[in-house]
Amino acid sequence: MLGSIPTTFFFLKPMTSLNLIKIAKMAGVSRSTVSRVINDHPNVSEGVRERVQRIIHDTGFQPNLSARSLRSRRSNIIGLVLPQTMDTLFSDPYFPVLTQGIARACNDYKKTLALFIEGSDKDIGQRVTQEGLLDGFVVQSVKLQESFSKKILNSNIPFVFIGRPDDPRHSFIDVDNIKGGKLAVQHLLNLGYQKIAHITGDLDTNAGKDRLLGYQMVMQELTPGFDENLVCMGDFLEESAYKVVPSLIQKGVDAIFVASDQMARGAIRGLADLGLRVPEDVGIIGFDDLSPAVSANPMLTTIHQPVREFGYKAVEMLLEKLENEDAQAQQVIMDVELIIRDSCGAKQRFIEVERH
Amino acid sequence: MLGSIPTTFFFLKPMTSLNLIKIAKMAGVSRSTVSRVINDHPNVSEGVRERVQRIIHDTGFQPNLSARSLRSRRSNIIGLVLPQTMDTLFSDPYFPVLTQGIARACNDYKKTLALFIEGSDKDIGQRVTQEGLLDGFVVQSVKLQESFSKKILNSNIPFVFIGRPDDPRHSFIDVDNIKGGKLAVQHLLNLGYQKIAHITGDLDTNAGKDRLLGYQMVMQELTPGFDENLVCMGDFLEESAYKVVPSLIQKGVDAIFVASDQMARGAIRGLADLGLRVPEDVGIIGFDDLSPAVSANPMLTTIHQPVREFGYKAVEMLLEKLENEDAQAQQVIMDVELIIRDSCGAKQRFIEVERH
DNA sequence: TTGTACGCGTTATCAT
DNA sequence: ATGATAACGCGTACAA
Repeated sequence: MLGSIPTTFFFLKPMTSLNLIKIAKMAGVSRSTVSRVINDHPNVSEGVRERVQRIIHDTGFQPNLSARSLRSRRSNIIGLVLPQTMDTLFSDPYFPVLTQGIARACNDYKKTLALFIEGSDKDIGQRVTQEGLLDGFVVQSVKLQESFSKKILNSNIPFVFIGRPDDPRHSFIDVDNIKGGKLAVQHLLNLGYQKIAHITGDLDTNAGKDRLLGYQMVMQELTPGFDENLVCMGDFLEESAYKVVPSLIQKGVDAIFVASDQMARGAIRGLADLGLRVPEDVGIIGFDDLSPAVSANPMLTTIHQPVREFGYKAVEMLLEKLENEDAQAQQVIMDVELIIRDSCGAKQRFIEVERH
Repeated sequence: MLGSIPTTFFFLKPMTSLNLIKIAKMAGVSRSTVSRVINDHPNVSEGVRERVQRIIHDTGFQPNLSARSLRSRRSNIIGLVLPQTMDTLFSDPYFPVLTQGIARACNDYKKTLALFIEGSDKDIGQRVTQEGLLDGFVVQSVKLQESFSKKILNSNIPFVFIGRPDDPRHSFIDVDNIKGGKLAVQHLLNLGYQKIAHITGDLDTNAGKDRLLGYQMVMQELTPGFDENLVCMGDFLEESAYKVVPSLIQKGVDAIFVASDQMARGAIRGLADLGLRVPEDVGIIGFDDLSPAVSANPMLTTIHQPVREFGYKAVEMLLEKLENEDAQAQQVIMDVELIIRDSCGAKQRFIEVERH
């Protein structure tokens, strides 16, 4: 019975997969000529070029990428490695925006973006350095696993860090976190706050360390008898800030520089639980300026970092490296900016500031 | 002068890229045998297998993926297509979580995930259907571009929709949005609210339509003289809800079912601007239950949809399709759940409900 | 300007 | 169980 299946069956799966040879035959030229047309080589006569292009267009032919990358040793795929634990990864709006910038650059430069998220399996280093898969990759440089670092350093596939890595000889792009910390504290001091606390980011990251450093530098310089107890540990996530608020209030702080907008929201929630309002009772400045975290109630004053832009730039750095593999490692530091909204109380305190 | 470049130059680029032949020579066997070992073919004697595996391990050899997929016609890369405009994409926590579920499945099944975000360039359909790049892809089915739909339907590369597409003959996975809408409204009615409004999602999407439908069904059945004017248009994003709050308050509503948590936050902010508190003055229920949107102040009562899980499941459906290309299209609807927190006022109104 | 021929590294078929 | 050999589709040096 099965044997009675009509032969029209074969028409269902066309399996017509086109290739250079078929196009060449249709155009009455050789395979090489078609290849040259596709790759925009100069030495093709105008008539032939047009004829071939017409056929390619009409048939919808697209060259096989596997074959192409096997031969040319270029896959035109670049990787994005996010080596953080999956649970915290996407509750932080930083990563989506970063990914967006990177994806946009890949679109613009006609690259395919492969996404690697370190999960339960530890062989992400294997996958990323696997031959013939990626031309290079961009890697978020927080909490890199030892085995992963070793793997990528031993391979000769180019990569660019996002965020300053521990070994600063590698190419990386980052924002000026120290300046960001300074800007925040200076603004609070300008507004007349007396006792300014800091809830840190994850101090295993350079971003967390540097934001703290900026805070400390300004506090030590401008506030006599600066008390290190005004610093509380956080981890960039909301809950960590929520928890430490009561202890800070007990110390009598009137403003807090919080190392991420997520945590700023946690802090505001913690203050609300204590019946305290922002900015009337306590002034708050966050860090990141990423939607939707800033549109809390009240709107957050924060330090803007151009995440989307440096995701884009990271790809460009990588592509440069691919063009010229012997180029020097490149380090780029992007600027940050104070964005004044409601949570710092600038509007209420403006007149007071004017007096100085 | 150039001719005087020392020949040691050649040593700089080791170009030692291993391949089957080199491994074969080291092991004293043929290329085929090495290939068999790598692919776990049964017909290899134990001694040879161990010897070859040892060399592979010691050298760190990994087969070239381009060559492999050229020959086997399997790239082991699957695509994720997010065909929304880039600006709104990542301000919605839905997409990061979805991506996370998909990435996890790709890890588990040893697939590489390629991310395609529809940007300014319109040739995403070209890229996705390009031969030899993807084995298949998963596509978020909101607002598909005409040209894109045509492209993927004409190609014979398998795909699975996330969210019910307009043509329900395709494989897709979705949640029961109608039930979600019903659950929300029923809960508000149970709590004794009298005038329940709805701020819709983007009504160009089936999710937006279905949540509205669930609302309408319950309201028409259980509230006599249901007023269609209680429905306001939104687009899933915060700002759209923020704007319509005043008009709803004028109509005297005492509760709002909002079609996304993002919008729920916008609504709460809008109410705060009018001096109204949630849930004391107005009860709110959202939809999504995605961190961090739910940890607003107050914590959101909302409809939970298992976004991470259905991202994962979508990949599994795609992989099944790859195994068995002639299989029937598959449609999967996942369940939703009411999560009671603070914004609906259940705690305050509990006793009142008990009386009934 | 165009065509011929070889090789990229792998898997699969066919011998042995 | 193992090895020789033929594809897979493409790019390019070289020849014409």
